[in-house]
Amino acid sequence: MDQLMDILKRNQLSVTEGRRKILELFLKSDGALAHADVEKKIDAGFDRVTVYRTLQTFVEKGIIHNIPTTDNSILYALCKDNCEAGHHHDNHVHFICDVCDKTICLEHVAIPEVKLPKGYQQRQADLVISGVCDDCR
Amino acid sequence: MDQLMDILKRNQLSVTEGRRKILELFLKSDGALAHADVEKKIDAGFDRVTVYRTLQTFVEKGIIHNIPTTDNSILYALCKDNCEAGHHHDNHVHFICDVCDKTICLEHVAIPEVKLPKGYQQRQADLVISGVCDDCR
DNA sequence: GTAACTGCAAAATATTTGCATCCTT
DNA sequence: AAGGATGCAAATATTTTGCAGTTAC
Repeated sequence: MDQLMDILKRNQLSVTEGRRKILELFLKSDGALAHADVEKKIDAGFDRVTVYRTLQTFVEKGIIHNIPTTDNSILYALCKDNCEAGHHHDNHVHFICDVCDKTICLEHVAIPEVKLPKGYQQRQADLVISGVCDDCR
Repeated sequence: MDQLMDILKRNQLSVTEGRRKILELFLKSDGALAHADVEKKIDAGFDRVTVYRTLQTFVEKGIIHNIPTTDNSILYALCKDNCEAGHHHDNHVHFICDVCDKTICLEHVAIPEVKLPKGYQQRQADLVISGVCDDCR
């Protein structure tokens, strides 16, 4: 489990139990997690506030990023490559299954370029597709 | 202002002051509105709860739809054509300006098709691009 | 007149902040 | 030892629900 330490160290974060547990959760999980999921899936009794603060820290450092959702929930997912603090180059499509409600990062499906009207400058693009996933057909 | 009545009638909604005012706001507004915007921009003293319920009703009827956002806010925008209750065929790109923070529907920019992995069935796609808009350059 | 909409009050939920204490380096 | 992270308490903010009164048709 050196990957864990590695990520934290690389981002100049001190290694604490909360951070380890939460980061581990993301590494193990296949999809994206909402704040509530994190709270639920961590058995240890962490304070709600700690979860808020940890997730926020991770986002700031670029370890995780959040995924736009149509409902009002905020989903977080691990950033894979090329992410530095504040600069996400997170170019893949996110898929939300209507049936099992999981959010899956389709790492190998890139977001196509779109041609914006004159004067518009693109910084980031998020493509969220919903439907039925492979498992739920 | 018959357009207003028209929309409400077409969806079998009784025409009340709250609904008229809120719908008017959307018709006049260029971009998308958050719940908080609606509350603020309506001068009349409507109950917060009424705003919640009205927006919810409009979404159910397909009059407005919500736009995914990276932060935790929920944005609502008018559905243009082809929207019936529960079935949005809302195929255009949404642009969020980092400077003025407005959300603009790029009606003429379609969301490109993407090829999903085997077994995935697409129902809806939302593409949200952020950057700097034409006004803020 | 009836069904549906609204306002008010209150409950339930979610998020943020301050501060004292504890842990990591 | 020093700075940062955590837990707890409490302040805010957000969303939902029930019910009685009012309005649209």
